[in-house]
Amino acid sequence: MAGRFYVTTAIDYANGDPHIGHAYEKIGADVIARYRRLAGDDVHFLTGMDEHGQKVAQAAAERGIAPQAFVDDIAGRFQAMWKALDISYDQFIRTTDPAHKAGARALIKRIHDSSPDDFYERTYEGWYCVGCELFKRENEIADGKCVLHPTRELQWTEERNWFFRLSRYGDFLKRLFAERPDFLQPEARRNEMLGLLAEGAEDISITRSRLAWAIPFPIASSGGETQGTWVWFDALPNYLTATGYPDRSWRERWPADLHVIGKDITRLHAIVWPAMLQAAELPLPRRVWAHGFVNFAGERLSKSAGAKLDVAEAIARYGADALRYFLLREVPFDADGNFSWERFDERYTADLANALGNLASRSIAMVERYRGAIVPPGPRTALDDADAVDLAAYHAALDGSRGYLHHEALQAVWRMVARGNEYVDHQAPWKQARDPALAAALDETLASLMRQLARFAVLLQPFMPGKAAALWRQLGGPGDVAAQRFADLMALDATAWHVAKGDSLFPKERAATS
RNA sequence: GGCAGGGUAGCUCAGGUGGUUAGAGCACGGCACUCAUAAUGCCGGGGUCGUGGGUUCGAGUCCCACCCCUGCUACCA
Repeated sequence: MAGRFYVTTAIDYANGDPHIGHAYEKIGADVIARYRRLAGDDVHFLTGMDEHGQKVAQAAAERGIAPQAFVDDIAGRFQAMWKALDISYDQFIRTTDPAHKAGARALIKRIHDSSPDDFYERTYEGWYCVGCELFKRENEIADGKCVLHPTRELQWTEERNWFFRLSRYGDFLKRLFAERPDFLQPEARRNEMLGLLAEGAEDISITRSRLAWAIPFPIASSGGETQGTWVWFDALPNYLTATGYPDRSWRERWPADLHVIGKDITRLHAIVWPAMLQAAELPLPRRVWAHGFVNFAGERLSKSAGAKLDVAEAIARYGADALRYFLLREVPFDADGNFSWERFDERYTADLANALGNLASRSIAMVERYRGAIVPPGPRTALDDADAVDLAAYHAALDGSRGYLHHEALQAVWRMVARGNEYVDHQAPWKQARDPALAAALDETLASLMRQLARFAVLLQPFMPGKAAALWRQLGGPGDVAAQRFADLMALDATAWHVAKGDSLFPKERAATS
């Protein structure tokens, strides 16, 4: 079980501020990273920024600043957001890092050396919009004009670019998908890619002649021009260059165990990226997980559509942990889901404050009141036995065997929480406390409850690291909850812990700030 | 257009190979309890299972048609 675990997120495109969709992915990946750490793995968690390309250059120009200054600012905003959300990344890569630029160029050269036939020059022609600085497709043209710039004339333009012979890798990719069914999950995304491959892979152009804000393509054109590298051919290698590539240390980390991405970029990660690595004769990542999207008010939160949902506002409502919980509970990690403030309030009140928060509150209060704040000893009970079943479901949802189903893991934990509340009512420790003859029974009840709460702290640590630590502290657990290991979970014993009921874990009053 | 997935209580969803009164959570109503953040527990109301046909002793579950939604359909990222 224990071993190295290298997990990555998509690197975010630096043409705007972080929104809830970016946050959702980082939180989901963070849960996986934290889960693996609790499983005992040596985790390396990579995230970062994709900073080249036309749109970045344009956005910078609109603000009248240099592209580098622009992306520096954006990268700072993203990092601040990840800090606010408690994202435990180990490394933050930026495609404008000199090391990345060198690494990406080295990879391209390696592809050229290993598979010289995979790069070739070809002339591309089409209608070019100077306003967009892009070739336009038919559906982007109305009345002979670009729909975005109807005052400008489209120009019939020819451009000679480098192409990557993706077509050569169709059979390789089909074999990859056949031999490694779990290479790409969930199933729906895999089926889409299989359908795509069945239609046949076409070569892709990987350089742009007008692209100045880019990594210079390391192979000069026949005309002597050095073109800019297509952003994806620059961005995808970040997972590899982050390991130090081409320095030989890269072998210590590569291949990645898991790429967590959004479903919209599945093709790039499940087809283009493996083909690039194969062309370079490098190992492929072990798995790609394509999560769904968070919809808001019935609308998709795309990067272009102006999202009205402010992440900072969502964090301020109940704190970062509550937002982390809500997103992962409400939006299945293998499909789309919705965000609504009403639902957020309902979930916070019902799940966090009433069910979990109150269970901790009432249980700890009784240990204080009846046993002087010292957890009494007690044998394993039916509560422990029943929880073991849900614990198995929790792991089955997160260990990768079925993919990464965060929502199912949380459902399993909340089945335990409900059981805890039922147990309290059934045992009625306040009655046991009134009868001295039931002292042993009361000990058993309280000990059982404290063990369960201790387990919750560990199981929820990946999802709500701050609240898990707070709960652990109230229970008087030793050391840091993040230092606990799943393997020891059912043997966890809270006897003699000194509890201290502090502030409510999940107060009903909305925090003014986080 | 093609391919794929889906339309089940107010909301979010479960419902292998067809079989007694269609389930869960949240929301809503009643009761109980008092340890607790007026929290919790128990009970309950609520659905012609997208539409119309068909197969069958019997279909949410199989077949056909239709309507609607979502994704993919390759070089913005």
